[in-house]
Amino acid sequence: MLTIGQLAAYAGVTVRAVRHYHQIGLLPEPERDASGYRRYRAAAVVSLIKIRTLADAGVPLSRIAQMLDAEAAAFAEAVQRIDSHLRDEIERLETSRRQIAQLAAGDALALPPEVIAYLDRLRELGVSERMVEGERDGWILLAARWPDRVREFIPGKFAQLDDPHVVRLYRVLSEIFDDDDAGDDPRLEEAADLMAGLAEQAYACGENSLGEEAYDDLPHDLLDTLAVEADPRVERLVALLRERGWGGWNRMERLAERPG
Amino acid sequence: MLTIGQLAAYAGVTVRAVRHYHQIGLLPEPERDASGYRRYRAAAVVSLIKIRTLADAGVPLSRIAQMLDAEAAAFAEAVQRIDSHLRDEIERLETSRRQIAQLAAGDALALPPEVIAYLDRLRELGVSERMVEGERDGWILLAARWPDRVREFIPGKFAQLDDPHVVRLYRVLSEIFDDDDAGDDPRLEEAADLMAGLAEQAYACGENSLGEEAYDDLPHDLLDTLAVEADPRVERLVALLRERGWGGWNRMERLAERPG
DNA sequence: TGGAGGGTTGACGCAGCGTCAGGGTCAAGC
DNA sequence: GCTTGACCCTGACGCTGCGTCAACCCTCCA
Repeated sequence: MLTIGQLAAYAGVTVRAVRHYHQIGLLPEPERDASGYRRYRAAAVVSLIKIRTLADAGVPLSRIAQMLDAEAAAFAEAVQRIDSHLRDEIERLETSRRQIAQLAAGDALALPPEVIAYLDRLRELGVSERMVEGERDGWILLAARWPDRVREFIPGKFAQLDDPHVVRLYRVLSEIFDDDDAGDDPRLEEAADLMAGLAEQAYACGENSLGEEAYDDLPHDLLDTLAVEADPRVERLVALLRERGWGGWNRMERLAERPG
Repeated sequence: MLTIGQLAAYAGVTVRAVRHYHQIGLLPEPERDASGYRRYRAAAVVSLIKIRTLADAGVPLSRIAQMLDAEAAAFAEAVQRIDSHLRDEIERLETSRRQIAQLAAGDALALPPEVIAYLDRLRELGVSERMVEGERDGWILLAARWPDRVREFIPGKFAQLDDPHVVRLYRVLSEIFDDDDAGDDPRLEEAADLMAGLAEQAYACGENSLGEEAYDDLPHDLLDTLAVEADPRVERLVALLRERGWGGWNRMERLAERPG
C-alpha cells in the first residue's frame, strides 16, 4: 500500500495533482488508514499513469474519464477531436509568430509594410517625428477599418508626395506643430492656403484627398477628431479652411457657399 | 466621443475585454458623461488597437504596457522573448500531437509499440482478454519506471513464447481466471507445476524470469500486488509455488529451504 | 524526546476574459 | 406619457490545472 507521495513519485506527478484528480473525480479516493492517510493499491498507479499519459497528450482533464472507459471506436474518435483541436491551437500560435515577426520596428504595430514605407518616406522629406506619429495613428485607424483596402490607398499618397506643394505643406505643418508655444501662428494661414489650393486641384481632377469612395463616415470623423486631439491648432486650421470654402480635414469637401 | 460599445466594435474586441483592460490599468479610464457612461476619444481607439495587435500576437497583457512605451531596442528584445516563448509552446503542442497519434488503439496507452506487439502475440496464442489486460497493466508499470529499458525486455519475452510450456501456462492461467466461481481450482496445481518447471529451467540457464538485473524492488512488488488485486487466486498460486521451493510471482527466486 | 519529513483539509492565485445578476439610460415608436 | 429594446453600469463567479501558503497532525529516526 502506497502513500500519496509514493504514488505521485512513481507516476511522475506532484502530490497536488493527485489530490486535484480526486477532487474532480477523475481518480477515485482510496481507503484511508487509521490516521487518515490515503493508501493506494497498485491498480491506482496504473490508473494514474493512464491519466497522465492522456493529460500529457493534451487531453483536457474533463474528457479523460470518458476516454478511459470508451470503446476503441469512440476512443479513436475522441483522439481525432483532440488532434484537430491541437492542430488549430498550433495554427493560432504560428499566426501569432508571424504577426510578431512583423513587429520588428515600433511603427509596424498594426500596420502593413506599405504604410511603414510611406511613413519612412515622410521622414526622409523632413516631416517632423511628431507629425509622422500623428500620421501613423491615423493609418492605424484606417487599417483597423479596412485592413485590405488600406494598401490600395498608399500608391496615391506616394504620388502626392511628388507635388512640391504637398511637401511644402507637410513641412509647414511640422514647423507649426513643433512650436509648443505659438497659439496664433501666422504660418497657419500659409498652411490653409496650401491645403485649399491642393483641394482645388484634386477637385479639378475629380478626386478627393484620399482617393477612395465614401465607405462609411466613422473612420473619417475619427481621423478628424484624432487630429484635433493631437493638437488643438488643427481646429483653427479647419476654421481657416472653412473661410476658404472647404469643410473637413482629412477628407475635404467643397462647401456650398462661402460663409457670410 | 464614442461609447464603450462603439470603441470595442471599432477595434474588433468585446466590451468585456475593454473593461478588463481598464481594470488591469492597461487602458486608462476615460471621462464619464452625465449619466456615468464612459466616453472615449479617438486616441483611445488607437491605443486599443495597438493593445489588441500585441495581444493577438501572443503578448501577455501584463507586458503590453511596458512594450508600448519601450524604445525600439527594448521593444525588439521583448519581441524576441515572446517569439521564443511561442516557439516553445508550439513545440509542446506538437509533442502532444505526436503522442496522441500513438494512442490510436486502446492498448497503446502509455506503452511503446514493441509491448503492443507482444500483447497482440499473446492474444493470437489464445490468451484470454482478461489476462492480456492484466499483462498490459503490468507493462504500464514497468514502462513508467524504465521507459527506455522496457523495450529491451521484449525480445526475451517473445523468445519465451517459443517454449510450449510457457504457452500452455498462459492458457491454463487464462482458463482459471476466466472462471469466476472456482475458488479452489485443481488447475492451479498444474499452473504451479508449470511455473516451477520454467523457473527451474531459467535458473539453470542463469537467468531470472524477466531477464533484467535487480534495479530496484518497488516495481516488482507493485507488479505482484497488482496481480493479487486483479485476482485473489494469485495468492493461492504463490502459496503453491512456495511449496515447490519458489518465492515471488513476477520475479521468482529460489527459496533457501523447502518450508517444513 | 525532539526534529525532519511525511500526511491532512481549506483557501487563494494565475490569465483573460465569458457570463450572469440586478440595476439605470437612451432613442424611438405608440 | 409609456413601453420596448438596445445599451450602459458595477460586482461577482466560472473556467483550467494545478502551485503555493497556512495551520495542523502523524511517523520515524537519532
